[in-house]
Amino acid sequence: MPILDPTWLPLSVLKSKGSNLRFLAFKIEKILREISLISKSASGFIHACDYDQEGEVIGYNILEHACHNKYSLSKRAKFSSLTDEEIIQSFNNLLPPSQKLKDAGTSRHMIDFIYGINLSRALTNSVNKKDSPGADKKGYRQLSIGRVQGPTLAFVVEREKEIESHIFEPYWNVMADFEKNNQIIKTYYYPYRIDTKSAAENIINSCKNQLGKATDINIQKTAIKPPFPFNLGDLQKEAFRFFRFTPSYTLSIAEKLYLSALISYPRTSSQKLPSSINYEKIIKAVSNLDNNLHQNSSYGNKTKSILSYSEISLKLLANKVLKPNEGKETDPAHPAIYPTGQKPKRSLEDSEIKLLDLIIRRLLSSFGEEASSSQIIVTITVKDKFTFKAEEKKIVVEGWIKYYRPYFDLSGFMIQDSLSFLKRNDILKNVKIELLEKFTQPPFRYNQSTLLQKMEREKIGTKSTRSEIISTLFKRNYITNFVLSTAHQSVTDDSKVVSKNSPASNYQKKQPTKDGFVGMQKSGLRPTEIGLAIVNSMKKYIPNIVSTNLTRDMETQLEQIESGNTTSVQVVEKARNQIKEAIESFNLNESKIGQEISSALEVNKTTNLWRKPTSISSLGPCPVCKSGNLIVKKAVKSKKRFAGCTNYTSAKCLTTSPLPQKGTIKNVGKKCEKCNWPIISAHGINQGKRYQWEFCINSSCPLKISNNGNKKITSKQT
DNA sequence: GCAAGGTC
Repeated sequence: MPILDPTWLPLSVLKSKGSNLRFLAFKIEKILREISLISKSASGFIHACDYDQEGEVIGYNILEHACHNKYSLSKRAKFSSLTDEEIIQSFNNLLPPSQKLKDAGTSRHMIDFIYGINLSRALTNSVNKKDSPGADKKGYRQLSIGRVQGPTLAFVVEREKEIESHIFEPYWNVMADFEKNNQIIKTYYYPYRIDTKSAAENIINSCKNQLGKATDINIQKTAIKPPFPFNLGDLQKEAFRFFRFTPSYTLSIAEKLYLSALISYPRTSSQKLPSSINYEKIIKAVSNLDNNLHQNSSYGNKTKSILSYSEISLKLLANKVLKPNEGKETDPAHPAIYPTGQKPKRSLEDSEIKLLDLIIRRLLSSFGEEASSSQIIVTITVKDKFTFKAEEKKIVVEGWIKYYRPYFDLSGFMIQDSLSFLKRNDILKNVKIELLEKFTQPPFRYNQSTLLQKMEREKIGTKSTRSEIISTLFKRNYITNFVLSTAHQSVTDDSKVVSKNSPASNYQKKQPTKDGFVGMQKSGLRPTEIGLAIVNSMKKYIPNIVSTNLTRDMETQLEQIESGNTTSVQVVEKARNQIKEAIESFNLNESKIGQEISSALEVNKTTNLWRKPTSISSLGPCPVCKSGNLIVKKAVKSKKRFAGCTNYTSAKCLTTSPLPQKGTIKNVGKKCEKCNWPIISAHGINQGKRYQWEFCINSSCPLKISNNGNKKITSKQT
């Protein structure tokens, strides 16, 4: 039975023998007793927790439960950074307690609890029936789902499905080298994408060894504004980009730096720095850190092009105005992350030095001067008809970029220019021209950094919990980190650092290459069989839990509580009814859900985690037993892949079928007209040639026997 | 023990 009305229990219940929270209960009691004692002699109560929904609830709980129902009598201090100026100001202007903020906060707690706990229990129960293949040795397998976990997992699954259903369409590029004064200009035919090979060949035949004229030289200058001061998400993104630190690892290091008083509070969404933190003081203080940080460190100012903190701060302090370039993200409780400038009182670990260095240079850069780039695009026309373009971009004013080194991303910028010597109407000779065959590419898989950014964009979770939610998905084995080049050492856990060489870092090439589609797309986060099965089942029976609508709807409702347009009682009641319905629908379909997820758990047991990405989904329903699904499996002995039924263990369905050993296999959702077995598509590259074909996987399909088709599949499975 | 939120 779902628990729709969780209530507070008296501590005595938790303290009773046999309670697994006994130890904790005694600890809590001690803290409560102490606060209670102090509160008795207090002349008044000032609530000075973070000025946001959650902060309001924390203070409320203390005032109500430890200070004998003093919330309504308390006063509220409102400040958004811990500077003397702001704190004094807030204590001089105390507000009444923010009842509506508290109501919104407690509703959030209640809703997340009744949704999360009830559905996680239902899910767990559905696979823990007798003889379930999903259960562990003790006969138990813990599953979970929640308002944030669900949609986040669904992002990974949706992306995987997009990749699987992608059709590689060929197109062609023509690349040409032109020469003038012994200088080679590398160009591409414009427009870049040519749809047919014959059109591309026509261009080549018409332009080979011909003269071209520089018909246009376009130079554009673009300002590059200084970066914003860091909020947590931006710090996690940048630390992933440069150090390959995962978001949760970055947060854990930032926390250590904060507890050592080296940086300000890191769990912030703000990209703003109030002047009350005293810019000048911080910039000056930071300049004293040079020796402290970079001595004895494997990291630091190794080359001359990287300026020391004191060199940067001298330049900044010489400027007339000292103002950071702020972003628009705000936070009700904290400013952006900045270094305090204090000297470390202990020796720092390498990872801490790296992150602190990044934070310091980011802060200094945000005060820097605007930089600018110049882009030159040269158009070369052959026979007044065929146009080729060459382009180059370079930094012309370095500005803040020199403060941010080595973290500025220079890819896409040239160091030397090779085009600016050209003038309009110059004549150039074509010396080389070639055809490139390309294919349209599916979207990239998420990595931990881009998944976190997706959560930010969709506004699910909070800055403090997003990285943890991703770690939870790893912990539950719902997602894995797929590494292509070292498939045998595939990283399936939530490691701290993603190797720079490994494609799991989702190294993205700008343009697809001829062989690119084989190697490029396979790295990054993939759902496991279980992850996929959970999203599929939830979508079928309780779609709300994996869609962002639930969160979106809840946010709106909570905002309305804050603004007084609805009440906490109404909102929680509505959620309660929704979960009641969801649980009812769940219970009606429990055996189906249990079976779907159990077969996925079975697949995870019998196949390697690094098997081909596309085998994650079913190839179609089993035509023999009807209740199972045909999936790609690997033969234990021969390691060859074949199609097998998910009911192999549970219902002894022995249906198998050989599959091509190379290339990518895709479920195209069709059934063979003759035998009703699934029709799948296989594609890949064979002897440099791309192929894609569809076929019925039944090796004894009457259609094949009659026309002797599908000779390609001859390998027998053991 | 399961959620999501906060904290050291």
